[in-house]
Amino acid sequence: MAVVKFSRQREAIRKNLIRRCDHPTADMVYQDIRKEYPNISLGTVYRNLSLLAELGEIQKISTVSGPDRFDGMTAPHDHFTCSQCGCMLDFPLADGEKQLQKQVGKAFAGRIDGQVVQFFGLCPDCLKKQEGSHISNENNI
Amino acid sequence: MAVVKFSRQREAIRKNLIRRCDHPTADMVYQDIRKEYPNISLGTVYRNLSLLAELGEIQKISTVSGPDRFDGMTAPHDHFTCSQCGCMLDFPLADGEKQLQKQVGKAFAGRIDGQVVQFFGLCPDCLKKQEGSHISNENNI
DNA sequence: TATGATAATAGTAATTATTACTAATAATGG
DNA sequence: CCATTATTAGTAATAATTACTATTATCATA
Repeated sequence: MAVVKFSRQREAIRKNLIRRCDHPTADMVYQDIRKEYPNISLGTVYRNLSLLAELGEIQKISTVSGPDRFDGMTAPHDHFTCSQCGCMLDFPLADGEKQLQKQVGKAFAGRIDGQVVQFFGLCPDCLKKQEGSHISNENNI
Repeated sequence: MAVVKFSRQREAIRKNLIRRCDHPTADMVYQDIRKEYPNISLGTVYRNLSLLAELGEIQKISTVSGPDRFDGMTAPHDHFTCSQCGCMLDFPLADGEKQLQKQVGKAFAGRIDGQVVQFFGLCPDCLKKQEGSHISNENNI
């Protein structure tokens, strides 16, 4: 609606998000930006993350549990969340994923504008740790 | 972990969720159950919805905005959320959706336990209303 | 059918995540 | 430089959810 004026804070937030690939929460971005702008307000971070997401410059990701996360990569891709450590990883778009929306829409009287695909399980690190602990358990009994 | 003992409240919550198909929030379930159990606590509703979801008897659905929603149907299916009115609808599993997980997992060193596919757009009702308002606009200019 | 162990509850308080409000500041076009 | 308007910091408020605790309900066993 209203004109969007430049602000250093927003620019710092945008760059921070593009730089990192850990899909941070609003608070994580806040903690990081504070190093450069000690007086920045958490509200400012929230407001700009929302605005940037609306403008399509970043992506907002809602999770099954815990706060929303944000992603500086706007190219279509999926996300994987580790049930153990909670980390979030990028996944390339699966084959045939784009057709899902079109296919499902055929028998639907409404309009489909988009889709979200999320995976969950154990990340490589947590899987390794778990396998390790199993082995040592067998040895220790 | 601990033994799960029967409780009327939990049973009422479970039945309430199976009966309805509007994917209610915890508070919606609470308001409904209160008619039968006027003293039930919102905390009890939250606790039991979480427990039932852990037990696999219901499904917890996180949304891009707004509170979590719950679904009494446990058979695999997807969800559609209307960006206009916020209603949530069930979608049958799309063809080839089951393979997504397997396919994506091939190039992944971790373990994939599950996936969630969500669609969004305009529900049939809201689409109809919008189309209607466009037409009347053209006539009224 | 009593009893004892323990899970579940109601009621309330606390926490977490997010949004709203406001006076002061910064950006931008003329 | 000035006027207009968006943005900010700081703070308060709200919404969603979880934690705590004394009391009550469930249930296996005597």
